[in-house]
Amino acid sequence: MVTITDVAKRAGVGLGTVSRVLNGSPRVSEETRSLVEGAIRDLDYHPSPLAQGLKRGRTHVIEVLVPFMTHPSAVERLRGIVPVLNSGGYTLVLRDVETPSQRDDHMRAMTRPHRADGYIIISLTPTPEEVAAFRDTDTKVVLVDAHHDDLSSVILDDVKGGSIATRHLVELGHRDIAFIGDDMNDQFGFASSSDRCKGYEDVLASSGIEVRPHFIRTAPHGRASGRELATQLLKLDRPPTAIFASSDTQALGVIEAAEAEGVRVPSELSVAGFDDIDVAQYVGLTTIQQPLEASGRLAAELLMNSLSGESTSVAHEYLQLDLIVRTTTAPPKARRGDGDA
Amino acid sequence: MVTITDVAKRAGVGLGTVSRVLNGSPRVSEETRSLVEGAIRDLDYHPSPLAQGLKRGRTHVIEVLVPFMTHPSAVERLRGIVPVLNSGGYTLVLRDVETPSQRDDHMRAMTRPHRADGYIIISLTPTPEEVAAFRDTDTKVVLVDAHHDDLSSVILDDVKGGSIATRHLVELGHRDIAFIGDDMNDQFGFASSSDRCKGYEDVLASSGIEVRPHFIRTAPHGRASGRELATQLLKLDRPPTAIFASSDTQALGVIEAAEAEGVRVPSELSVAGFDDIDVAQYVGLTTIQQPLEASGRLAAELLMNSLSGESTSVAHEYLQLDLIVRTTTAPPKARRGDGDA
DNA sequence: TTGAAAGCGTTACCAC
DNA sequence: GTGGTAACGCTTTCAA
Repeated sequence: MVTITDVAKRAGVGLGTVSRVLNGSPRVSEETRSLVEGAIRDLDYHPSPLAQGLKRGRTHVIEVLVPFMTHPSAVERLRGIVPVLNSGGYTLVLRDVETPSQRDDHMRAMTRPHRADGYIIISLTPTPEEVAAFRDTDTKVVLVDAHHDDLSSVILDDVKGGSIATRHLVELGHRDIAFIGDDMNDQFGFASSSDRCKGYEDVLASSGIEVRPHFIRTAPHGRASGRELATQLLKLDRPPTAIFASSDTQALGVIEAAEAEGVRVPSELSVAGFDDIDVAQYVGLTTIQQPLEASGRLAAELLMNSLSGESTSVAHEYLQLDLIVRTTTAPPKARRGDGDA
Repeated sequence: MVTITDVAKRAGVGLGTVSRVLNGSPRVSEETRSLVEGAIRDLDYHPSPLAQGLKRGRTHVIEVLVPFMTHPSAVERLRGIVPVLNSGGYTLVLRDVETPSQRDDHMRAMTRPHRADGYIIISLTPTPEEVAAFRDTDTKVVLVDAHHDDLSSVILDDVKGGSIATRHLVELGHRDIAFIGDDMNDQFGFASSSDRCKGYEDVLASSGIEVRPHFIRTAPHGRASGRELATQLLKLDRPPTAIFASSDTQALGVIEAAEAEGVRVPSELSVAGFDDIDVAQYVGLTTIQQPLEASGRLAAELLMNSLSGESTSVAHEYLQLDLIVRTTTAPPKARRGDGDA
C-alpha cells in the first residue's frame, strides 16, 4: 500500500507538503507542486478515504434509507439520486428497510459519528424524538415522500392526487368506487396512502356519494395484497364498478383479481392506480403520474446544497401530479343487478 | 461525540480494556466486563467505523458494481444480495456503471486500499490486467453473470439458454427466426448476449436452417433499441416469423415495434425473451427464466465465505435455466407472400 | 513556502 | 487481567 509518506519520500519533500498539494492549498510553489504531482502519478497514489474521513470528520458518503428498495417506485427514485451523488463525488450507501425494527435501528444509527455526511430518507417519517436527535447532532437529512416541518423534503400533495383520481372516476359516471391502500396501522407510518384515501373521501363527499367503509380496504403494500383485497371487493353482493388503488403495484393486483374472477376491465370494472411506474404503460393502467425520478434528483440536490453550506434553510419542494388516462378506466355499464332488483 | 476514552473513564478502567470487551476478548474478568458494558450502555457508545477500519485495515463494506442498476434484472439481483449482506453485518455501497469510463474507473479503484472488504461485479468481465491487479492486491471478487477462470462466479450457460429458446421456436415450426441482442462491440464487454446468439446459431445449424447474417441484429441494451431493431426486421422483404431477443427488455421493445407496425403477436410474429423479469408475466412473454434473485444471493454467500476465510478456492456456481412458454409464441401462419410468389 | 509534530478513534502489543 | 503506548494514514497547526 502506498501512503502519503511514500509520496513525500519519492518527491523529496515533507509529507505535509504532499497533503497541501492534495488539498489544493495555494501555499505551495509551482515547482514543488509539479514535483509532488509527478510522484503521485508515478506511485499511482490515492489517499485512504478512511484516514481522510477520520481526520476530517467527514466520510464523503451519503446514505439512502429506503423501505423495500426493489419496489418500482423506490428504484425510480434511486435512479434520480445516483447521478447527482456521483457528480458530487459522493459514495452511495444503501440501507434497505424491510421491517419496523430495521427502520428504528437505521434511524437511530444515523446520528452516530463517522457514519455518513448526509441522509436521504424515502417514504419514512421520523418520530419527534428522532428529529430532535438529528437537530442535536446536526445530522443533514432530506425526506422524500414524507414530511416534517423541521426537515427539508420533496413531497407531493397526496390528498390532491387522491382527489384527481377519484374525480376522474366520478366524472366517468361511477358511484360505487372502492379504495384499496396500504395498511395505515403498519409500523412504518407510511402516510401517503391514507392521504390519498382522504382525497378519495373528499371527492365522494363533495359529489354527494356516500363514503362506505366496506369499500375502503387496506393491507400491507404489495401486489398480492392488492389482489386479495380486490377479490373480496368483487365478491360483494354489490361490488364496486371502479377501484382506486393507492399505488400502481396494488392496482396491478386488482387487475389480476379481476381476471381471475372473470370481471372485464374496464367494461365491468375501472381501475386507477398511483405512481405511473414502468409497467403501467404496458398494461394500459390509468394512473396518477408523479415524477419519481425527479423526486430523487431534487432530494439529492437539496442535500448537496445543504452539505456545501450553500443553503442552510429548510426547503420543501412540491412535485407536479398528472392524471394519465389509459385503458383501464371507462364509464360503468348498466349494472347487471339493477334491472332485476 | 463519545469515544472509547469516555467509556474507559466512566467505567474507571483503561481504554485497552474497553477495546477488549468490545472485541469479545476472553482475557477480561466477568466483573470488569459488565462494568464496561454498563458504561457503554449508559453513554450509548458506538465505535467509530472509520477508526476501526483504519486500524484493522478492513471497512466492513461490500461494493456492488452494476451496470444500469435500475434495469429490472439488476434490481432482482440486488434483491438477492441485500439480505445476505445485512445478515453478515456488512454495509452495501452501490456503484452504478453507465459509461465505459465509469466501468474502468471503478475497476481500477477496487484495488485501492481501504475501499471495501469485497466486491460483487455484475455483468462485467474484468480484463486480464484487472484480474492480475485483483490477484496482486488480494482483492476479493465475485462475478455475477460474467466469467473468469481465476475469479469465483455465479453464471448461467448462456449458450444453452439461447439454444433452448431457439429450439422452442424451431419446434413450433419457425424457420425464419431472427436474433436481437446487445451490441457485442460495446465497450462494456457484455458476453452473455453473444453467447446466447451462439446458442441460437447452433440450433439453426443443427436444424438445417441457414444462419442469415441480416437476421442477427445488435444494438446497445434497452427497450428502445429492441424496438428499433425489430422495426428494421419487420420491414424486410421477407421478415422473420419469430424473433428471439437476448433479454426481456429488448423483447418488450420488439412487441412495441410489432404493435406499431400492425403485426400481430403471436399469430404473425412470435417473440421470445430472456430473463423472466417481473413485467414478463404481464405481457405474457415467452422467455428463458433465470433465477436472478438467487444469483445475487449465491454471489453474496460466496463472497461472505471468502471473506470469513472459510473457502479460499475459486468456485463457479451454475444457475438453472427454464423455458417459460406464455402467449407470445405460436406456430407460424402460412406466409402472406408464399402463395403469390 | 516548507518540515515537524500533534491528534482523529481505534486495535494490539508489551509490560506489569 | 489490566493499563499504557505505538501505530493505522491523514490534515492542520506551529515554527522556521
